[in-house]
Amino acid sequence: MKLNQPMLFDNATGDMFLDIFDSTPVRELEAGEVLIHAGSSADQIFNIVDGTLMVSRIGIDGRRQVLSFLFRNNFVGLSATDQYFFSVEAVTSAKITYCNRHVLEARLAKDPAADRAFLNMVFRVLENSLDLVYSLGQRTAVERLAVFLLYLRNRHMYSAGLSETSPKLASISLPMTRQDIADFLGLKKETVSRSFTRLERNGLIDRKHSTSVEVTDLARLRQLAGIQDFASPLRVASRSK
Amino acid sequence: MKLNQPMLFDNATGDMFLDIFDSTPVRELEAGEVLIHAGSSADQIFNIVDGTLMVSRIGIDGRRQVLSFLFRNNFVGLSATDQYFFSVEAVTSAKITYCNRHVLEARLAKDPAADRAFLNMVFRVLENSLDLVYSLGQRTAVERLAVFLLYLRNRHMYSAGLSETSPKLASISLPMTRQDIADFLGLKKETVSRSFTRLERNGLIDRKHSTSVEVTDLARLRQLAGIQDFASPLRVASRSK
DNA sequence: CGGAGCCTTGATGTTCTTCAAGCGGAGTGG
DNA sequence: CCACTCCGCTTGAAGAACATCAAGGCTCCG
Repeated sequence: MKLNQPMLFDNATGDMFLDIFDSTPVRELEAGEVLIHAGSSADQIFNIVDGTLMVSRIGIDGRRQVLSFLFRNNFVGLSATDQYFFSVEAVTSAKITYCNRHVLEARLAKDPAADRAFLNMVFRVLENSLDLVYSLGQRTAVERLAVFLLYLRNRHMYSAGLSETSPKLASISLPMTRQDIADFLGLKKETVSRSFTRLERNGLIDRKHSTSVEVTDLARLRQLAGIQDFASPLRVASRSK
Repeated sequence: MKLNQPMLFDNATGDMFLDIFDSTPVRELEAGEVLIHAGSSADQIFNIVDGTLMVSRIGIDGRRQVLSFLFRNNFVGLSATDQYFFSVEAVTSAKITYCNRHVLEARLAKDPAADRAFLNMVFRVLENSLDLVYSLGQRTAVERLAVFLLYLRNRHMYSAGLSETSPKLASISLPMTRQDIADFLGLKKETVSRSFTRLERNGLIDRKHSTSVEVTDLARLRQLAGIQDFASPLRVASRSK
């Protein structure tokens, strides 16, 4: 394992340990179907072939925090214990492959490169989590939504293998409901709705349906988010500040 | 690596890879001194011998999010890239040991048990981060403070090797400023102050100095936080809910 | 065509922030 | 040893941001 190499933002190697899913069975999920219940035993792991999933955590009093949205080729089943401490459900209908956890363990144990790629991925998840912490702790509602849109844009860029300037990136698909977005951003669905409206009124985005937005002013969206690019450490203030 | 063993909450093995710091030089930090600047190259790693440190991230516009507080025997220098994307500074005067990153790499490469312990730690950091996400996204100011106090209590319990019922745990030390707490909890320092006052007025805590609190009603503090114990998965709603 | 569910918008309420003033403890100098 | 000062903490009043409550609109689908 080589820690002082750029791993986090370097997706060149990809999550190569995912080849364990190369010839595993496929399962279909309907929209809304729950794949993992919090508290259930963590004996299976998954990989998304198609569709969008959502990781969340429900508090004792029923409050829900969405921790992450997952897309094509994302690994599902990260856990350090023998129980999952979060839930995973399908946002859209989805296709996933699955296998037993020990298959992954065996793969990682005998292949240092896969092991490194796995640690790489855990770090990436941690980084996303810290991004979310910053958003929830420091940003306003509109800023959070701006960051969220750029985050989806970036995810789409990678999963579709597009380049930064591709015209296809002008449109951002929103497969999840306003409530899901609200629970991700620590807001209420009405506030999310109003924030969309504000972004549109100010000319940063354009809405035709509620399930997608066109980015009409990427520069200002980035400025509002305080982010240059998700795939770059530039989103953090540099030391020379 | 054995993933389906309870690793996250099982501290029995400890962070055994930390033995790389067994005979490394010690450096002293004054309160307020910055150990790691965001953006600096990640070539050194550290272990805290004594004192409290603070990990934070500063946005372009100067907003600061404290990501974590670190105590005795906590590893410092987690990074997946060759640059740190966060800052670390001393809250109190502190003693740390340090060594070159490749020492850790060598240790992990040749010792699977150390490698597993390291991954274990990364998972624990991730878990803490997700806890913070839930707090920032879903909890009110007083609730966040309640969780924070229990978090400090738990940290103190482990670092001092105390048992849950030890009378020494009645007192919680607060080495950081109200501003630091505020930046951790996504609040303003005045709100933190008012939340302390509310907890005291309601009989959950007792303040003598501003640098520590006595817990006078642990049960209600836990109830308010919605948490039984930090060292237990019980803080998550179970599936049978 | 009609219903259900989600989304948007408006009016009002609550929580947290902002601005401002005073308090209190630790360290300093008379 | 006591006043003085500094800095962080607390408290109050006013304001902003977000939440809540409520109504109406849109879209999908039967």
